[in-house]
Amino acid sequence: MGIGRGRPQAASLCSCARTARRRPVTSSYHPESIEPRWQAAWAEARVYRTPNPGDEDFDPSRPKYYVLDMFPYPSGAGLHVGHPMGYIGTDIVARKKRMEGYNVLHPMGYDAFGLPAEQYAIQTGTHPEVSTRANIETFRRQLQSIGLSYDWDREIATCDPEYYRWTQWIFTRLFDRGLAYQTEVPVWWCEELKTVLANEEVINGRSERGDHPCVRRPLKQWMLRITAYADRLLEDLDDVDWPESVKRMQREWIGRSEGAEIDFPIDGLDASLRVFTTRPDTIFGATFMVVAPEHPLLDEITTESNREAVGAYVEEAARKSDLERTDLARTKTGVFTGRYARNPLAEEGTGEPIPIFVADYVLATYGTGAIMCVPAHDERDFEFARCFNLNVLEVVRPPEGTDGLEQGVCFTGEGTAVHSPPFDGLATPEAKARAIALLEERGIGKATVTYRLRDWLFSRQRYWGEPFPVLHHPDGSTTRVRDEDLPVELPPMEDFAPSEDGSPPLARAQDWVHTTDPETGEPAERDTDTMPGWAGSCWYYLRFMDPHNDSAAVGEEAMRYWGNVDLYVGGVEHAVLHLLYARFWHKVLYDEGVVNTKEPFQRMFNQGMLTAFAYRDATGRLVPADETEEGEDGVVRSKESGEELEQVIAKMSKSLKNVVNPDDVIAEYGVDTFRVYEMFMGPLGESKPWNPRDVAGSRRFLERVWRLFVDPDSDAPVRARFGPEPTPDGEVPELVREMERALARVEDSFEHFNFNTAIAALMTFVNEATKRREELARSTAERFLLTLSPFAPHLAEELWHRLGHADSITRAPWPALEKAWLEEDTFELVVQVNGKLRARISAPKGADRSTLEELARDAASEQLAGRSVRRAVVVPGRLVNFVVA
RNA sequence: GGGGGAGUGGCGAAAUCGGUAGACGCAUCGGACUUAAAAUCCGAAGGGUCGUGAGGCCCGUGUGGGUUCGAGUCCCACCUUCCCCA
Repeated sequence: MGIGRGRPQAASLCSCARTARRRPVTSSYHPESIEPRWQAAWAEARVYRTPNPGDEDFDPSRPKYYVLDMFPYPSGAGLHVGHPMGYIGTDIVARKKRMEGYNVLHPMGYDAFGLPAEQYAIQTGTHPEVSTRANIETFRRQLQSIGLSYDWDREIATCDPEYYRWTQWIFTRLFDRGLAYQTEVPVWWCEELKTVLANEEVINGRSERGDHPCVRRPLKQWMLRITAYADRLLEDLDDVDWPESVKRMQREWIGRSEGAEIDFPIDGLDASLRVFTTRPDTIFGATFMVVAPEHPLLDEITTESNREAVGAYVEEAARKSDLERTDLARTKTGVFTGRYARNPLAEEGTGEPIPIFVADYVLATYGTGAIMCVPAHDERDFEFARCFNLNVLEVVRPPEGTDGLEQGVCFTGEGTAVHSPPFDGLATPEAKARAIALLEERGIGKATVTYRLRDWLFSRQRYWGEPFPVLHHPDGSTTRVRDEDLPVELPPMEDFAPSEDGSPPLARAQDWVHTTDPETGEPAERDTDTMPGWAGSCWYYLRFMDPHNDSAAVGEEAMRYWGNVDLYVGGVEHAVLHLLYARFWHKVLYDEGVVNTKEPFQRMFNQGMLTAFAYRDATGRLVPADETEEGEDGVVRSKESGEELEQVIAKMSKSLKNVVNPDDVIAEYGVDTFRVYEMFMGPLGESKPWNPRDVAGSRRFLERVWRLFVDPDSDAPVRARFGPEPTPDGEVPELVREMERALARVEDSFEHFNFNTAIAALMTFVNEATKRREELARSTAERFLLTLSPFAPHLAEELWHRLGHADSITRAPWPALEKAWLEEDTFELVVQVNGKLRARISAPKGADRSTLEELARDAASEQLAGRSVRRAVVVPGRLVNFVVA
C-alpha cells in the first residue's frame, strides 16, 4: 500500500493500475480524459463494494460506519446542481471513513412509487413503470458521473416487486398487531387527481401537487395507528443527535398535552357532553360550550327551532379546511343549538345554564370534538364571546403587574384561582390537580393526555403504489395475505387512469381482484387501494444493509452488524413526516424483533438549499439565465432586447428558468471541479447561491495542483525531483508545517461539514508549495494528495498513480495529524492601547507575562509617551492591552 | 399567527475561548511572459483621510442601547430576509 501503514483492503485493485497504464501521457490538466478513465477503473475493480457479514472478504475487525443520503424521487427532469450537494458531502465523509479503515455502508436507491409518475402517465400515455425505469436510468447515469462512491451492488427501487414484497410484509406485521385498520373518515378528496390526499398534501384547500381544488368526503380508508407510539416517538428523541430545530418540529407535531376529560350534563337530555381541556382549573369560568360541526351528539342536542340554522352552518363548514377553521386571525363564526349544559362541579342549583354552540373552530378529530369555553382565559373563546356578546368571567387572577380582564385583555397564563369555590386561592398547578381529583372522585371526569398527532391515513385510490396484501371475504372479514404468497404484485394495466366515479383503477382489474383464499379455497377479493408514497421510504435504510436477501426484509446478522444509520443527510423538508413515519415503522420492527435499535437515524444533518439567480424584465416576465448577459457596467441585460433586468435570488426551479444541469457543468469543467465548487461555496448546512462565474476558480485550483506535480513543459508523467525529506530531530520545514496546518483544518471541517474551509486550507497549501516547489518533499506531496482525495478523487487518484502507487488512493490510509509539526517557537504578539491595535511584534512562545509586557511597552513606546498606564491586560500567546488615562 | 436560521467588501465567504475583522476564492485593476491573444505567473485592493514616500490617523461586521480593558462573537430592543409549521 501507498505509504505503508494501512492494512490491505478487501477489494483487489490491480485492475486500477492496469487501466492507469493505458493513459495517454499528457502534460496539462485534462479532466475529460482522466475522469472517465478512473470511473471505469473503479467500477471494474468494484472498489466501493462493501462486503457484508458472511461474505468471504468481510473483515469483522473493522468498525462500521453507515452514511446515508435521503434517496431521490426519480423525476423526469433529472438532477439539477442542488440535488448532489448533500450527496457530495456524504461522499466526502464516506471516502474519508473508508481511508480511516472503517467498513463503510454508503448506498443509493430510488423512491420510485408515487403520484407524479402516474400523473405523467395519464397525460402522455406512458406507463409509469416505463417512465420510472427511464428516469432511474437518467438518475443513475448522472449520479455515477459525479464520482460518488456508492456501492451500486446495493441499489434498490421501491417499485421493484422484490423490494415491495417486504414493504407489504411489514404492513402485514402492522396488521397483525392491530396497528392497521380500515375506517370511514372524512378525507380530502381531489376531484382532478381522483384520489384521497393526506392533510399535509393539501394546502389551503388545494392539492400540494398540481394545485387542484379539494373537498372533504367520508370514505373507507386504511389507517395506521401511529398514535399508539406517540409517547415513544416523543421520548426517544432525547437519544438521537439531531438538529434541535428538527426535534422541536417533531415534538410540536406530536403535540402532547395533558389535561382532563369532563362530562357536562345537558339540560333536558339524558346525555352528557364530554369535553377535553388542558385547564380544568378554569371550569367555573366556562360561560358557554362549543361542539364541532361533525360532533355525533349535535343532532340530538339541537332543538327544533334551531335545526335549520345549525344544518346550514354544518354544511358550510364541510367545505373549509382545518387550516381555515382554526386560523386565529379569522372572525369566529358559530350558531346556537338552543340547548344548555351545567357545570358538573357547581353546587346543586348554583350553576348558571351554559349555552351550547356549534362552531367550526373546534375540530372533531382533536380531543373529544367539544370544548368548554372560558373566554377570560383563552384567546379563541375570548374572541367568540366578543362576537356573540357572551359572559366573560375571570377565574384566574394574573400575577402582580400582568394585564388581565381588568385591563380588558385575555389572560392565558398561570395565576391564582378566584370565583371557583373548591379551589379559590390555589395557584394554577395546584388548582388543576384539585379539579382533576374532584372530577375523578365524583366520576364525572378524569386526567387525560391527548395528542395533536392523528392516525396516519395510509391509502390512496391510485395505481402506482404498493397493493395492500389483504383479502376481503364474502362475510365482510379481512385477512392478511400469507408470507409465502407475497408479494402481491401490481397487475399490468393498459389504462390506469382513475375512474370517473373515483373508484381506484385497480378495481377495474377484475381478474386480479377476484381470487381465492389459499387457506379455504373460497372466493375472496383483493383490496384495490394502494399505499402512499411514504411507505417505501419508511424502511429503505434497512434494506440497504442486506438488499438481496430473499428470506427476510433484512437478515439478522447484517442488521446486528450495521446497527442504525450513523449519519443521515437530507433536506429539512422531511423534518416531520418522512422522519416520523420511518421512526414509527422502526419502532414497530423493534417490537417485532426485526431490529435491535430503537431509533433508525443516530445523527441527522440538513443540507442547505441551493439558490440561483433568476432574471425578470420590467413586465415581471422571467428571462432564462442563458438569454442574459452582463455588461461592462455590471448591469444584466437581455441578449435579445438589451433591456435591463432585475436580478433575484431564488430556489432553483423550472418555473423560474434558473435550473443549472450538472451534466453541463461537468462537460465544461470536469467532475472534480464541480465537486470542489459545490463544497467551496459555503458550509453544507447553509443555503447559498450558485454563481456560474465562480466555478472557474475551483478549476484553476485543480490546475495549480496539477502543475505542482506535473511539469507542463515536459512529457514526463510527473516531476521527478522532490525536496529533502524532513528528519526526525531536525527543524520542521515550512512546507511540512504548512501541510499540517491544512490537514488540521480539513479534520476540523468534518465536525460541522464546512468543507469550504477545508478547500480554502488546501488552496493555501498549494499556493505556498507552488512558491517554493523545490522544497516540497515527496512525503509531504503524498500527504497532500491523500487529504485532497475525498474532495477531488479523480485528480488525486491520477497523480497518486503517476507517483508510482499501484493501489487505489481510495483505500490508502488517511494521514494522521502530526501535532509536533504544528508547533512554533514564536508567535505574533498584538499590542493594543485602550483596545486599539498599535503594533504587532514577534514574541517567544513560552514568554511569561512580565516579559511580554516589557516587549509590548517597547513596541508601543510612542503611543504611551507622556501617558500613565493604569493597567496592562496580558493574554499570553496573544496580546497585551495597555489601559491609559 | 407560531417556530427556527441568517444579515460581515462589488459577489460567495472566513474569523476554536470575547482578543489582529475580511483568510480562501470570484469579479476588478496594474505588471511580467507573448508578434498578439488566451492561458499562466507576480502584484494591488473595505471606506475615508493625511503624507512625495515609507507610513500614519479616523470610521467600519443590519439599526439603537448595554456589559467589558477589549464585542462580528455576550445581553436587551428593533429592522430586513430566508426556511419550516399552522
